[in-house]
Amino acid sequence: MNSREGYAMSRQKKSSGTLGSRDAKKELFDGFASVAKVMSSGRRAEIVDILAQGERPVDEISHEIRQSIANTSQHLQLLLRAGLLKSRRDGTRIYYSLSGSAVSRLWAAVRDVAVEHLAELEELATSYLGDRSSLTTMTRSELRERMDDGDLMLIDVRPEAEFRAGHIAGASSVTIKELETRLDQLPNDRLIVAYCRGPYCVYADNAVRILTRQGMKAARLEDGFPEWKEAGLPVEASNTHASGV
Amino acid sequence: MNSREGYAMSRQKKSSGTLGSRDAKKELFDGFASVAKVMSSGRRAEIVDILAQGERPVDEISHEIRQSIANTSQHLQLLLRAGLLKSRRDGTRIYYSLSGSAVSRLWAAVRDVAVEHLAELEELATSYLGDRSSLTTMTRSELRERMDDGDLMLIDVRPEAEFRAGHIAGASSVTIKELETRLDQLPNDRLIVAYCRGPYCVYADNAVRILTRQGMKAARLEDGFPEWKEAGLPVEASNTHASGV
DNA sequence: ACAGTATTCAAGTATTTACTTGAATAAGCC
DNA sequence: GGCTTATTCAAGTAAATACTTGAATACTGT
Repeated sequence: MNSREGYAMSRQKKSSGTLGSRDAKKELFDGFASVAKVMSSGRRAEIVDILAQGERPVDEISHEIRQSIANTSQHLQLLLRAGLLKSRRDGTRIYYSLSGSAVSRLWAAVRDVAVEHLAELEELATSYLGDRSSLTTMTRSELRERMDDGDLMLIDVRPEAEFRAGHIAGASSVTIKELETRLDQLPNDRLIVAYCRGPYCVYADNAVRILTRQGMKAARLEDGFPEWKEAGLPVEASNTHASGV
Repeated sequence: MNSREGYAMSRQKKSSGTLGSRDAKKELFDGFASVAKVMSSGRRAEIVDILAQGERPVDEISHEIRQSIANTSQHLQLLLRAGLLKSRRDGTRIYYSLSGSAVSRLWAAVRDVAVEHLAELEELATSYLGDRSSLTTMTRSELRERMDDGDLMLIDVRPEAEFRAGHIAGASSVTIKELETRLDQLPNDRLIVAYCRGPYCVYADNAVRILTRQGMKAARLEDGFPEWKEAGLPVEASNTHASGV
């Protein structure tokens, strides 16, 4: 199932030219470009963003990106054949995951360029996330320091499956869906920091808005779980803290 | 000339949906993916690789990638409109350059994923670069140490225009075209380290082969100039050392 | 203003791509 | 073996893309 047969090679003529030849150079760069090519679809970008949180089965991925199972499967096959994903079967279900941390770094690099150099990215982000200018944010280094002090509460607002797959060490799972029903379990006297899948995930923004509206002290971590992990900061898995502990 | 009008926005319907809506999320991720999309062509990947060495005019870029001026210009416009390049006019000539270091990092991330996860990348690389297994290589940290000791000679085998635009501090320019005519100017008793545009540039491999065939001690720097610079290591510009100095 | 050089734009062509729909395949359960 | 569930494959459709060719535009020099 985890087929890794030559993606680019199967799509191009096999005459690869001689040492240093123009044709050989074209094919090498076409090979490099094939990685960017599979990332050139917004749907596949969503898939990589989701799998950066941990492995998921096809039906859950399909539901997250609001596409048919068949269409989702075709996107997954493209990512798999290009080498960005790996898969395993568990009974009738196929679970997909990223091939390695280089894929997370690629996805972060794509977003960085878009954020820094794509004029309309800010407008697109505001349309999806709302006006973020009034929301307090926190960097991962600030969070690291404050957590050592033990004077704040860190909440993971992603779906529980993603929390179980891996989360920031010391975080409690309070999914965005249940946040409003668990407000009485959250502290009023300490800062609450919410984090999500990445810098552009609406759950953390909404969590901060809800908490702030309730008069609580809240901030959004600028990074998601993958960025925190990539920075080598402490993570854990398969654990749900009772809130307030 | 440096037009930055909305690339993705001009290509999509303007209704951006409400806060957190599915449509708004699709458009945000389509925006991210548009960055990967312009990198999905092997020709544009070559252009970014060349411009990572410094700005170049259209006709030189066209010659490097062996495409017509018109086709090259269309690719440059796509990169420009997506925000990855900037341009300036000097008389009748237009010079293009990368918008910022985030673009170099994106290009490096694309190559990293290809190298680690694309099964046929090694074969494509071997077709273009030849069998590299017998060539000595050196990491940038090893080079940094050895250069402090002053016991080796570092040569830049890229075209001189790229050398002038920027090069590793202390390097001498010995382009691959003139290497064989300048062998008598190179030391026999010290290691010669050659570097190029990046990890997959054939000039450095060929330089090491030529030098080794002549009985000289030679190695290829694993990185190119952009990776060295990105690592914050010392660089200089607009300077040609006489070899042996 | 005209000619030359450099570059971009527009339209055509062949190829590729994203999604849909229906068929085919794989695994588990009885 | 038959049925159910999950997933992938194949073909069609509409849209997008890479390159070519020729026209248009921008700048310089006289």
